[in-house]
Amino acid sequence: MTPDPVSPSEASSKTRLRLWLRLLKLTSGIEADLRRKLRDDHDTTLPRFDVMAALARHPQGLKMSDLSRYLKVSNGNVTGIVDRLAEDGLALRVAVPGDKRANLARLTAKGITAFDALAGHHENWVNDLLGGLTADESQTLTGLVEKALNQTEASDDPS
Amino acid sequence: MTPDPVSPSEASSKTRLRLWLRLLKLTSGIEADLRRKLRDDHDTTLPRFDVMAALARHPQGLKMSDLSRYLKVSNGNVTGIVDRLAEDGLALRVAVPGDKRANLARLTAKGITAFDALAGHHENWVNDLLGGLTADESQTLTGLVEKALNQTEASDDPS
DNA sequence: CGAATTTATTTCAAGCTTGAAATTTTAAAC
DNA sequence: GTTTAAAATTTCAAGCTTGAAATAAATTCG
Repeated sequence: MTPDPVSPSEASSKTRLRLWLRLLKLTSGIEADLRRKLRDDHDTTLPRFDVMAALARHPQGLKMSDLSRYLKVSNGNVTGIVDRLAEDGLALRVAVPGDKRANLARLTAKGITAFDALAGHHENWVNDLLGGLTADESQTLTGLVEKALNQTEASDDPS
Repeated sequence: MTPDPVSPSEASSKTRLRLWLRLLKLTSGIEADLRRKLRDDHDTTLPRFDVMAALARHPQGLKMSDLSRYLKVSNGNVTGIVDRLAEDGLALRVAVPGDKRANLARLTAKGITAFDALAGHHENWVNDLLGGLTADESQTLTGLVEKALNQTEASDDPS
């Protein structure tokens, strides 16, 4: 039944696979919930929220390429999202003095106001969705997730 | 629906938000890695893999609507993915005797062979990506994730 | 200087995803 | 039995996402 046993220690491999499936179920479920709330309650999307959050942290603006690197999405992707935020008056592009190629993306005043409201709701939603864990459990979980992250980052991003 | 929690700036709220961001970073990173490997090494995608995995578990076939419910994606979504798997000869639709509306989606022999190979690689990839954790840590982590899952399932699945 | 390379961004095609509308078939109600 | 409602799919428009190709500007260097 199982495919060729080219795998390492069978038992821990299954344990890790099971862990992966649970992690995926948890984060996918929470993400779906956040998307639904952003859509139904605030007529926006998670990618837009992510871009606004990045720009809110960088009031001086971010070059399109920096935004792309920061969010770990493609250049073409941020082009489209910033376009749509700009259509709604939430963001804009500012020319960079010394470099005619580059643009800074920045939130407008309207964008800042909109994001501040969203951010508060977002924190409450997450707090609710993870409310089944005590503070201790949250910290233990965070620690283990960070340990797992160190490993993947080491193998995955040797920059 | 639970009413709005009016205690946003608790410390535990920030702790949970931090946990959420770490969880998202971990799963997004692993998912991106899996997508890349599926694409570069096997010329396929994660949604296709997910559909094939579901069909592999149900050799008798799954109605399109059951597949949609099982994977928690929209009906229209599975229509497109099964269409493309069928174009490649990996899946097919079978008429349901008593009901002219319904179809069973099923893997072809070629689809079963292809999935068996993918599944082995998939398990090894996940094992590698989570390799920074000991078996004990994996189990602790799984347990905490399951506890968090119980909570979210309770609140967002009012079936 | 001028050619070649690198950097910043946009455009594009293809696939994924959703919710809503449209189709077709089945079941229920009167 | 005919109308009505429910169920199973597909179609569609809009947005997200990617990698690759195209543009354009800046930098390197022979």
